[in-house]
Amino acid sequence: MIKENEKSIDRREQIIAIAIKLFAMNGYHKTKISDIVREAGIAQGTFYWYFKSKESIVLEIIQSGQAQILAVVSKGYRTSPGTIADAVASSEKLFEDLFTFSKGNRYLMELIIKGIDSEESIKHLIFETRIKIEEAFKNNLKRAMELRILPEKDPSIQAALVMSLMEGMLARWLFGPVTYESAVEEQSANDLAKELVKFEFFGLLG
Amino acid sequence: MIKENEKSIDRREQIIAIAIKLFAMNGYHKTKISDIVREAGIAQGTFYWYFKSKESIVLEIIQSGQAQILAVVSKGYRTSPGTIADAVASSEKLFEDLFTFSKGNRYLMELIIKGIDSEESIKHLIFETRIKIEEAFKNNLKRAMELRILPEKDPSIQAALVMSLMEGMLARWLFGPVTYESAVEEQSANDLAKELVKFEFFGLLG
Amino acid sequence: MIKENEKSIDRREQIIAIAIKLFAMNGYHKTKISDIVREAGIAQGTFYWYFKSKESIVLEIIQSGQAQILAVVSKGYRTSPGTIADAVASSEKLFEDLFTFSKGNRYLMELIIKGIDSEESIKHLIFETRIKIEEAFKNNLKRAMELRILPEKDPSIQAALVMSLMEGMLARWLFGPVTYESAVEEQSANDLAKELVKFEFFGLLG
Amino acid sequence: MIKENEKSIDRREQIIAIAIKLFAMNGYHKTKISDIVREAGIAQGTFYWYFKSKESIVLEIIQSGQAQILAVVSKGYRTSPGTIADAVASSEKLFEDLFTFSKGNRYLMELIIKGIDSEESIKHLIFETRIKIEEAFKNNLKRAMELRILPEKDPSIQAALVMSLMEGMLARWLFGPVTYESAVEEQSANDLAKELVKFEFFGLLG
DNA sequence: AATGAATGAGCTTTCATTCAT
DNA sequence: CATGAATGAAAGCTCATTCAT
Repeated sequence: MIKENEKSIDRREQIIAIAIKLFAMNGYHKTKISDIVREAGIAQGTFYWYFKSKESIVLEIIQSGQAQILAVVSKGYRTSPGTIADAVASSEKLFEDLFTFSKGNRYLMELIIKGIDSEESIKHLIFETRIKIEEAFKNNLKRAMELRILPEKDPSIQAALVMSLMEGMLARWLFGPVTYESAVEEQSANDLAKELVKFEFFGLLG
Repeated sequence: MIKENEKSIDRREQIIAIAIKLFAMNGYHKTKISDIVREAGIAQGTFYWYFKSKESIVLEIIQSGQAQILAVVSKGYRTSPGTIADAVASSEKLFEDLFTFSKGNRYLMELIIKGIDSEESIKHLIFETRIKIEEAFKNNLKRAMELRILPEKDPSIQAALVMSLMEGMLARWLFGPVTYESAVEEQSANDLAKELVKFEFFGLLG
Repeated sequence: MIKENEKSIDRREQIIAIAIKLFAMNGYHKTKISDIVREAGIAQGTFYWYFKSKESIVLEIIQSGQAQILAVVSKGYRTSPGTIADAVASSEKLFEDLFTFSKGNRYLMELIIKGIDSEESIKHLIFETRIKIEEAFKNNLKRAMELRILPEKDPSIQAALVMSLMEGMLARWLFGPVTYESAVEEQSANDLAKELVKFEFFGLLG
Repeated sequence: MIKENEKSIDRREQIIAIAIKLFAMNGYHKTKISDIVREAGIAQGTFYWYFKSKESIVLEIIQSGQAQILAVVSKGYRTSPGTIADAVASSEKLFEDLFTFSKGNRYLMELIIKGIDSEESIKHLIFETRIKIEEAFKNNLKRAMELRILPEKDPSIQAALVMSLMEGMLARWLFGPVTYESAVEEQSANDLAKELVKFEFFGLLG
């Protein structure tokens, strides 16, 4: 009879899901505990049965988000040599996975990519998350250079450039408001990945 | 004898400068009017002689920032045909100007590039600013395509990609904390522009 | 088979013992029901099976403490004439008993002697307890005057003075923190009683 | 034109006076900021213009009370030899002063003598205050022993005994509720001092 | 008897804004 | 222009108590 426990976990997950959405939509300070509990249909005090504080629920959200994203990005690590076409295909796959994950976790990604004006501890964790993602990209790039798939360049800068592309396109694709007059939003995850990778490898001239 | 008036304008500018810095460093909600007036050495009430509200000073800051940035970016608009080398050089010049401006207006750029979690009106103005910058980029790209300097592609997406690169590199270069272990921060405006443009035109393989 | 019942009583006593300690150590408001149940290893709701409320458990604690203390103090009542030496010895015995009891019921005595900032009903009961102890002292003194062992004086004031001595010395002896730089804490119950009685009968000059 | 400043100080003093009374009457936790401001006729926020927190106003109250009381007690220090009658008279004077001060600062003394269930910092300051008063008594006693006015005994214990008498009698005299059936409350400061000193020097038999 | 999730009134504190001087 | 005291509407959080199981 783990039904009790399950219900308890459900309630917790429900609160988290609502919180992610509200924090992403309205920001940290504008999102009140009273907003969260109202939407969850519970009493104010109940929130504090499940979470120590407003700060701690965000910390938990980011923490678990970090793990999920890194799992996706780290899969891009190459183990065997290959051609440039392989590299392009592999990069395409990585971004498609990332964009697909992001589409299913829109608000979570918004918190991590756009950041959130909040407590120092939270901002720090978000920053750490971004650094780790960028490092995963860097490792992928370094590996491709070792395997002679890509020319030797400073992988830090290359990673920063690739990460910038990813963040920017993701933001426009997912978080751009409806009024945003651009072709980006209408693309599928795969279209977007292809476009990005073409630019990634061949630039404006490719 | 407009000295009185001048002093008054100075005081106003001083408050604005302090506000930009504090908002960029600490965020909108963490920056209190009391922080601003303390640093300005004036009384709490004095702030309200110069500005209608907390919201309005930020609005004014972003508004004027928007004009300055657009002035810089719009200078990149080509009027005559040229070679690819010309396009590269011209793009390099544009980014160098933008990065130089940003270095001199660090906190202002931080507000616009990283955004600020605040009132809807403010977020909207920042969004509008970014859209306008991106449109300036798009116009530049479109013009280059018309002049057959660049191959014909969807300029919206190309602009989004270029803008993403610019935003990302600027953020890393200027706002990246000291602990950020990357080669980006140590570059000059010109170095950074070169690096970005190489990637812009030739991608990872260039 | 009253084992069930016995266990129930044990549980009740256990909660009371823990509550006395926590209330004495941390005060009424700082002691939460959650603290008590955590230390008792029971659930929050269980507390309310044994006690009606937080107030009621304190009331019960003080009530039963009152009875125990009065039993000790009332034994000091003299029935037969005697010399001053007898009176001194008898007084010594009374204080020694009281101090010994207090040593075994440290936290309970702390609640009663130092009082506890709580509900009016509780404060009133504590006050009543102190009054009754003082009255027991007064009766002892009156009896000694009737028996011509002590000179005739206002027994109310004499009782107040004696009670003051007792309370003060007890507090220093038992509740004084380790940092309290005084010789009082190192004494035995008997030493302390002797010292107090010498002063009681002969004052600073005795 | 220091009227502005005066008014400001008045407001501060007014809040302090109200706070002392309410804290003494109802305790720390039962006294809400809303009670204080209601009685002062000011807004909730105004309290925080004058005081950093609830804790800090109590700290300030005790701190200043400590200084005032120590000033009174320290005047009891003898500088020249004398007879026992001198010592008695001098002690009488000291207690009369202390009782008179206490009568004029009833609530303040209640806070210090009866203590207050509050933050650790506050309880610590009250404890320190009591220690310092007792040490002042001890110094007075030691001096009297050096001057051969009093017989040599452990001054720590003597001071504890004298302090106990003082505290106890003060509490009964000032803080005893009207229902307290005792002769103590009806005395004047001088009567009470005399009674206490007679007991202090001669005990029950004097 | 026992559990522990749920409740909600109530508390301290913050801070943008106002206003008499 | 400038001051700084005053305002009051929130907000986050606590905790005694209840109740379905």
